Amino acid sequence: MATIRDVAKLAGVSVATVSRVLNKNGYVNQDTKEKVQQAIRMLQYEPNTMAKGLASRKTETLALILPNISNPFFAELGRAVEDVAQTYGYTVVLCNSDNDTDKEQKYIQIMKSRYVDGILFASHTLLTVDVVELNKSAIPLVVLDRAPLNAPCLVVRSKNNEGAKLAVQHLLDSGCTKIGHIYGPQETATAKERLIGYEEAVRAFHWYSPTLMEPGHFTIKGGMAAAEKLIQRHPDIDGIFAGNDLMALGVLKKLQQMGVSVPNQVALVGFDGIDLTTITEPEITTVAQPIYELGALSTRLLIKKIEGASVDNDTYECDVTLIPRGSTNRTRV
Amino acid sequence: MATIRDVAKLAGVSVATVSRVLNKNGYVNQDTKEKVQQAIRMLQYEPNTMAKGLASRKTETLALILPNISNPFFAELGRAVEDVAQTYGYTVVLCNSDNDTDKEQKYIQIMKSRYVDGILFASHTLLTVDVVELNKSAIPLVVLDRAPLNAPCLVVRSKNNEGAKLAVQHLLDSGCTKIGHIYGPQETATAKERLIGYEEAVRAFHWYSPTLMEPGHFTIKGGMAAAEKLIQRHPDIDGIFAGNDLMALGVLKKLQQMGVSVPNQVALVGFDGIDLTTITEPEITTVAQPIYELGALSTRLLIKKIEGASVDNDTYECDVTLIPRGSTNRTRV
DNA sequence: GTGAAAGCGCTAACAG
DNA sequence: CTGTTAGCGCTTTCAC
Repeated sequence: MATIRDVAKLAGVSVATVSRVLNKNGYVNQDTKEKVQQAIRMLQYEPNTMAKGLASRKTETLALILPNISNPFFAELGRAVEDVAQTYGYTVVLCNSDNDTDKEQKYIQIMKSRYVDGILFASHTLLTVDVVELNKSAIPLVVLDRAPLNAPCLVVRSKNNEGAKLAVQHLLDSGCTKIGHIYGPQETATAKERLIGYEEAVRAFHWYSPTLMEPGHFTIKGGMAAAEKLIQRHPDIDGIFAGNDLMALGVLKKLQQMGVSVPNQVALVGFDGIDLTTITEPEITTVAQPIYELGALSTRLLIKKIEGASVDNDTYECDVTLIPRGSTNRTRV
Repeated sequence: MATIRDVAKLAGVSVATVSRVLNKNGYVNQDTKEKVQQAIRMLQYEPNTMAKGLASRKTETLALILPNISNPFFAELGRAVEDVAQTYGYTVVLCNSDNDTDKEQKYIQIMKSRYVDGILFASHTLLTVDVVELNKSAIPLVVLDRAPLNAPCLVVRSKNNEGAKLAVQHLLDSGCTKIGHIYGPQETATAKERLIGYEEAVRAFHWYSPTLMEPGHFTIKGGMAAAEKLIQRHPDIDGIFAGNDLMALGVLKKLQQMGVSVPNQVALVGFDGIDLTTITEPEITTVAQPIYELGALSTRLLIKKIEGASVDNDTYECDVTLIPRGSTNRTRV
């Protein structure tokens, strides 16, 4: 592969000049510029990213740290991140943390030693210490889907509390008279906010009881188990709000296995808006986050930060929308 | 951040020695070694990957080119790749090609200029030209899920033809007397082989007809549309073999919408073994590929190749297994 | 406007 | 066994 020196020689200029036209900085005469570009084309010259990175301390690389790319929510997010990164000339490195603090720490370490230009953090267990540390090493960071921490950092998230209320309201509007909630791991801000939203929306009702809430671990299996418990404990439940779509999928399956008809006996709402909610029969009503947009926005903000635009460490809250579908479409009595 | 020189100074040795203990090559006295490691710890030294890459032309980075990480099959695969890569100290860069030749070419170009150590190709449209090109630039390559090309390269894939036959046989065993097939894009070797397997398995039957085959584009929507057409054309069909699970999901949904009972009126088998086949009611019988293993094996082979072990450009064929589930569990008459 | 030259941090001969 | 040193390919002052 040709080097910058080859180009310089062929164009009859110095490497500095070539570097200038490459990076479009500094003045360079129009004619020389064209000569250089000519040479670049002839040699099919491609700048060596390593060398460039070493000299400039920039790598045009983003790290995406998420729990598990197998989770469709994160897959969609990852897709968005890569799409946007790509258009800005960045490459993205994938890290599966399994929400394990140790793994996260290790990845952060590795990414630092690789001089990634920025980190997009969509894992749940990010430590405040790490944020502080990262801030100190001045490596741009965007945190996705986390509540504000004590440490200053840019956060992109959805209106979880509001979404939970939308879900409950929709169930009430569909004629439900006793609504249970299946919640995710309370270490995650997301799950917690949805739980709180639910509680705030229902606690005024006479039927409200803390036993209407059941943990489901944000997984399909967890949703199934929780649904079973909930129905056994409260056979008269006629509405379930699942804290995410994966659990909603599990709930639907379990109810069908138990011979409980959805939506007529029990109506169901999920949260997230992943595509899978449309593959079941009935399709599942869900509070949709703009998943792709979430990823795209975060990436754009991260790149802005990297490229020096002063971006405040704000929290960006994305709107959620309720998508009514079969799982709440009850034939009114 | 500390550099190798700082470490050398603190340990009272030369950078070469430090480099030696770092890379565990060349002889180095036990005592000096410990002194160096001591210094490394004290300084919290982390080697700079850029510098290392520039000097050694190795980046400990793998490129994973696949159609779309949002597809659960590829998400699972990606997860496996990253897991294995991680344990060997490699980092993986994600590329979504959308099966678009242009995008692939672009990615290959970018990955070359980034000096990735190897490329794992799981996209369908890889050109033979590219393989030749890549071979010429001596960058290790493993191709996943593609038929042998004319160009020599290492291929990892599943026994698609055999799997298709398993599927048909299972439908026959379940009492089906007329079996249709919904196939994927015929540019992809995978889809083609499954189609051929189906044909070979059924063409001897008196009921066989080419109109029993319908394209479904490997997507849920495609599966739905195909199922509808197939049932309209052959109302007496009592078994469907879908070329992948995504289409099977679509088929199931459409049949349920049409009021066709699965498995009793129509039995259904998919192909791939993605988790989603267990979230429906009934669960979908599928010919499972060892998806995770496929990814893991490819990655191991790629790394072997990178690290100089002579790996032949063989084709590795993974076994598939039929997982019988509700969608074929008919109450015999 | 353009060039010379000093690194960026590390590896890998080559001496010793 | 260990040190010296010349690069890897590019960026970036600092002169001219």
